[in-house]
Amino acid sequence: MRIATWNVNSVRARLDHLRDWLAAEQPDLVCLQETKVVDADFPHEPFGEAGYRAEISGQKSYNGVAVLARAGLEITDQVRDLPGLDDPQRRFLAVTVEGVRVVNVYVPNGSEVGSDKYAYKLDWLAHLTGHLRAELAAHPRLLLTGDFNIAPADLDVHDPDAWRDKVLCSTPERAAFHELEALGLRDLFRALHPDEPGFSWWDYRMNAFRRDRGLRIDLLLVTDDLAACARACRVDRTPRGREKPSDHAPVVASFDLGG
DNA sequence: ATGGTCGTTGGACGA
Repeated sequence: MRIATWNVNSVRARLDHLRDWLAAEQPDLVCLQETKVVDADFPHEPFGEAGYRAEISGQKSYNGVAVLARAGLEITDQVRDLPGLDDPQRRFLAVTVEGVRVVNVYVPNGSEVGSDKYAYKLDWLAHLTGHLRAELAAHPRLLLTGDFNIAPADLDVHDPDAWRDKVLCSTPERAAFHELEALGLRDLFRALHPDEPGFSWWDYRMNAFRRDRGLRIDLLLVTDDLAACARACRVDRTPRGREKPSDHAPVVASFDLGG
C-alpha cells in the first residue's frame, strides 16, 4: 500500500498536476491539504475519471482537506473535524483503510511567533495530541500525516540560523511536535533517512526552489506497528519543478501490510 | 531591502 501527502494549494488550480501525478504514481491513498473549496464545489468528476474517490472536508477560500482513495479501496469511519475543538476551520479528516487509521491534518501556519494565529496553532496542536492519545489506544496501526507547518529539527531547514526561533521552527512548536512523538509516533522519513534534509516546501519567492532553500514540514508519523511495515518514504520533487506548481511537493510512503 | 509570489478574490488576506 502506498500513501501520499500533498499540500496542493488549491485543488482546483492544481487539477492538471494532480491528474498527471496520480496517473504516474498510482498511489492507493493521497491526503490533500489546502483544497480551498467548499464541499459542494469539490471536483469529484476528474478524480473519478482518474480512478479515485474523494473524502472531503472543505471550506471557502482557505484550508480544506481531502483524502483520495483508489477505486475499490474500502474507506470507513470518516471523521471530518478534530474532536473536542469547536473550530470552523477545515483542517482534519480521519479515515480507516485496510486496517490503518489515517489522520490527515493541515496544521495552522501560525503566521508569526507571538501572534494570535500562533497561539491558535499551539492550542490546535494540543487538542490534536489529546485526541490522538485516545485514538492510539484503539488503533495499533495509525498514520498521522499532512502539512505540519513545523520543521522538527535544524536538519529540516536550509538555513537553520536564519530560521532560528521563527514560526515553523520555534522551540514551542518543536516541543508540540515532540509531544506527538512522545505518544509513540515516529517520523517515518527521518527514521529511514537520518541524514537527508528531505525538504518538502519551498517559498514561491526568491527562486527558493531553484536554490533548494526549503523546509521539511510535510510529514508522515507512524506507530511502531506500522513502522515495522514501512518499506520506503520519499519526497517527489517533480511536480514542484513544473509550471504553476504548488509550493509543496508530495511525500510518498510504501507499506507492506501483510496480513 | 521588514521586500518577494502565489490563490482566492474582485481589496486584501493568508501562507
